[in-house]
Amino acid sequence: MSGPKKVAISNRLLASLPKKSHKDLQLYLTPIALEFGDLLYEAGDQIRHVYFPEDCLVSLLTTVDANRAAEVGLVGSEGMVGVPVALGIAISPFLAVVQGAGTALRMKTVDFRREFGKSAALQSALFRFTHLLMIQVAQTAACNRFHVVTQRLARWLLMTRDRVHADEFVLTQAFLARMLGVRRVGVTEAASALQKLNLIRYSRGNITIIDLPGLEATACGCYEKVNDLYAKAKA
Amino acid sequence: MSGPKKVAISNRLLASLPKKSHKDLQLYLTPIALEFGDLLYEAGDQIRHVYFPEDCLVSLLTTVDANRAAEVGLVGSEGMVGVPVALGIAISPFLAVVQGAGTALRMKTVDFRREFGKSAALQSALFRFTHLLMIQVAQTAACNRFHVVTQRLARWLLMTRDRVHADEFVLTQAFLARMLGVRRVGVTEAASALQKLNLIRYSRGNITIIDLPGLEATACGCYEKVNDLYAKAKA
DNA sequence: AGTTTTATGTTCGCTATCGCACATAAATAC
DNA sequence: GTATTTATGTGCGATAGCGAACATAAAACT
Repeated sequence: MSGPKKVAISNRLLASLPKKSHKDLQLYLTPIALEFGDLLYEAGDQIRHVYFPEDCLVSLLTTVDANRAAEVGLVGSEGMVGVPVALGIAISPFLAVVQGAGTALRMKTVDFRREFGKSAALQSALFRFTHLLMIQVAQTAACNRFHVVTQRLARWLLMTRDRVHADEFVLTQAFLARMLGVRRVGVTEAASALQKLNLIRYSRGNITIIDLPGLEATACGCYEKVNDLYAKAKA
Repeated sequence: MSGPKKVAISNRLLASLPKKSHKDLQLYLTPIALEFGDLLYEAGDQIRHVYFPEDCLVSLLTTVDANRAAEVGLVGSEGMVGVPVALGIAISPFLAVVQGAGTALRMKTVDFRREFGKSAALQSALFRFTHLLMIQVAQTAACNRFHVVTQRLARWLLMTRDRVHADEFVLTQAFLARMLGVRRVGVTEAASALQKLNLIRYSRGNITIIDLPGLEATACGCYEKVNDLYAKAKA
C-alpha cells in the first residue's frame, strides 16, 4: 500500500470534473473509513465537513418527533453529503447516517467553500446534484403517500444496489424499518413476500437480489422515474 | 392606476435584496395576473419564465402515475417558482399550478440567468430559498408517512394562511384532496372534524380559519418545524 | 321557476398497516 | 456446551384510509 499521495477518485461527482479541478481539490480531500451507523450530522448540527462517498452509502433522514424519522434521501458515489454548504448554509437540516460501510473523501467545510467559489465546474456539478436530490426527496414524499410497503422496500433495495454497485449488502430488517418509517414486522412481511417471489434472498442481515428485473417490476414506478433522471444527468 | 413603471415589489424574496439589485431586475420583471388553476409548468416542461409570487400561491406537485399526484411544496411571496433555473437546470421536475389567484412578477429565464450570474445578493437569496424548499419537501415526505389526514389538512391550511396572509381563502374539498393525495371524501371527513372543533368554517369552497392557535395545536409538528426554519431564515 | 351543475355528506365492505405480545432460531459470549 | 443476545417470524384486535355508489343541497343557468 502506498501513502495517501495518490488517491484514486472513485466518487463519480468528483470524477466528472476536469483534471485541473481534481488537482486543486485533492489537496484538501482526505480519505476516511466510515462504519455502519456512523453519524455524519444530526439535524441542526454545524456541517464541519462535506463527504464524497466512494463505496459507502449515506442516508438522509428527517424527523417528525423524538422517536420517528424517515429517510428522504440516499447518497452514494454519485453525490456529496453536505449539499447545504453548496447553497451557502452550514447547518444540516437532516440527520446523515452511514448505512453502508466503506470509504469517503472528506473535506473541511471552509476549504470546500473556498474551492467551490473558485471552480465553476464544481459549482455546476453540485448544483446538478442538488437538483437531483430535490427530485429524489420529492419522489419519496409522493411514494410514501401512495405505495405499499412491499413496493417501497423493493424500490429501496434497488436504490441501494445502484449506489453500492453490488447485488448483496448487509442490512437488518430493524434498520430497514427505521429507514422506511414502518414497523420492523412490516419489513419482515414485505421482505418475506419478496423472498417468496424469488426476487431476493436474505438471512440475518444479508440481503441478496437474485432477480433484478423481477424486483424492478415489483417496485413502484418511483424507482424508475428517479433513476432515469439520475442516468440522464450523467450523460 | 399608473402605468407599469413603478412596480411595488411585494415579493419578499426580491424585497430582501439591496436596492441596486432591485433596479437591475425591475427592467425584466413583468407583473402578471395568475388565475386559479393556471399551469406554470408541467413536469418535464422547459422553464421559460421564473415567477416571484406577490399575493398568489403556487403548488408544486410530483406525480406517481397518470392520475395520482401529491403536493410537495408550496410557494408564496417568500419565494420563487422556477428554482431549478438557479441551479442551472431549465426543465421543471414538478408540476407547478396556481392554487391561489393573484399577481406575480415574471421574468424570462434567459434574463434571469444573466442577472443571477451578476448578482451575488440574488444568488444568496435564492440558494437560501432552495435550501428551505428542500426542507419543506423533505418534511412533506415524512409527514405523508406518519400523520393522519386531519393533521395534514390542518398543516396545509396553516401553510396556506402564512403565504396568502389571510385567514380566509377559496378552495374546494376536491382541490384539497388532490393536493393532499387523498380521496375527496377523506377531506370532507377531516374538514368536518376541524369544523366540529370550531377551528375552521367552510362552505362551498370558502374556508375560514377561526381558531388559529387551536388549528396549530391540531396540526402535526411538521408545520411548526418548517415554519420556524422559514422564520429564522428571514432574520 | 325549473333544470343542471357543483360542492359536500353518508354509508359500506375491504385492505394495509398499526401496536403489542410472544415465539423461534441463528449467532455470540462465557 | 450452555446462556445470552440478536434477527426474524407469527398472531391478533384495532383503525385509518380506500373505492365506489348514492344522497343532499346550494349555485348557476336559461
